[in-house]
Amino acid sequence: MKIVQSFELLVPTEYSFTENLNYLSRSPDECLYQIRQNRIYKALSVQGKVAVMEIGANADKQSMTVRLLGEIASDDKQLQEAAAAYIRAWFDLDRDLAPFYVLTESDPLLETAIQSFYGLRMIGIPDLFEALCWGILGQQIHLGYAYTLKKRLVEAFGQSLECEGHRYFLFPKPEDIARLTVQDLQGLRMTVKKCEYLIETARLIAEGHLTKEQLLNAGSLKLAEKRLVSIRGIGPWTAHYVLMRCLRMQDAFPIDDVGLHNAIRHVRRMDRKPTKQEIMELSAPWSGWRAYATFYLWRYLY
DNA sequence: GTCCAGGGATGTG
DNA sequence: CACATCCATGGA
Repeated sequence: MKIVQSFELLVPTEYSFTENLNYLSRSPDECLYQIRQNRIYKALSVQGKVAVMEIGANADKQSMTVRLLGEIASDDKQLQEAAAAYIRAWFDLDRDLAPFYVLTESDPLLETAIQSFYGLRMIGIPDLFEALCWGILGQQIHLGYAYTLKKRLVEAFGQSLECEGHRYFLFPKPEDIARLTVQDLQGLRMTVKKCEYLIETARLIAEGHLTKEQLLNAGSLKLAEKRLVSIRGIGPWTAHYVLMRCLRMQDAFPIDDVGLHNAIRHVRRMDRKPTKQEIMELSAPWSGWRAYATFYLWRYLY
């Protein structure tokens, strides 16, 4: 296997490769990337071309080294640019976290988190279809089972490639899921409703009726949320989850999330879950950064 | 087997 | 808009 291309990617000041790696290591059942010897491996598809990205830290801590592996041309600038763009989006490299740290340095809920997890970026899900599916799959079940369902979906319907003795999977394309019937998905062992939601969402995206641009241009977080909630299978929780992790709306806030409730309970050493009113009061100072605040609090859960 | 959990849908006020 | 009820399944 030849290394086709290698390049450096600058990272922001508030950035810790290790913290991000720790987050990415949270599930042994993750199927869309692999971690070996402090390097991250993930397949990327660009207009029919497929390569594997290898991402590693540099000693200077100011950059990462990206290598592209696979059967591709050695001068493929398009692939290199796509890989750089994907990684920038995935690790949220273009965001200045300094204002978030200033805002929360004496916040009762966050002051410890921002020290413990300093340099953690909100790891994104740049692909809209993947983000929506992950949200739908993760509804009403434990994270562990959500990973199992995702793995079954990806291994059954996603493209894969072999590279240096490892198999890498790509998330299924909406067009491929749109063609399926509920029966085709029942082998994954999830509810009939979830099967319907995935297929309907795939259809919307495959037919061009739902795009990232549409949501980003909706005019406001509230309007983007309305658009998403109008889709069957997407309620407030899933809508905010997707706006947070895919559209990167900084004030998206899945206030009903049980993980968020447990994290708050843990940090405040409460003997019960906080009420919605309490959460609204506690989160008011995070205005403009609620998504990051949520992501940092979730970090307490694993 | 029993019961609860977690989020969405639906219906009612 | 808030609220109540039902759903279908996994997990204890």
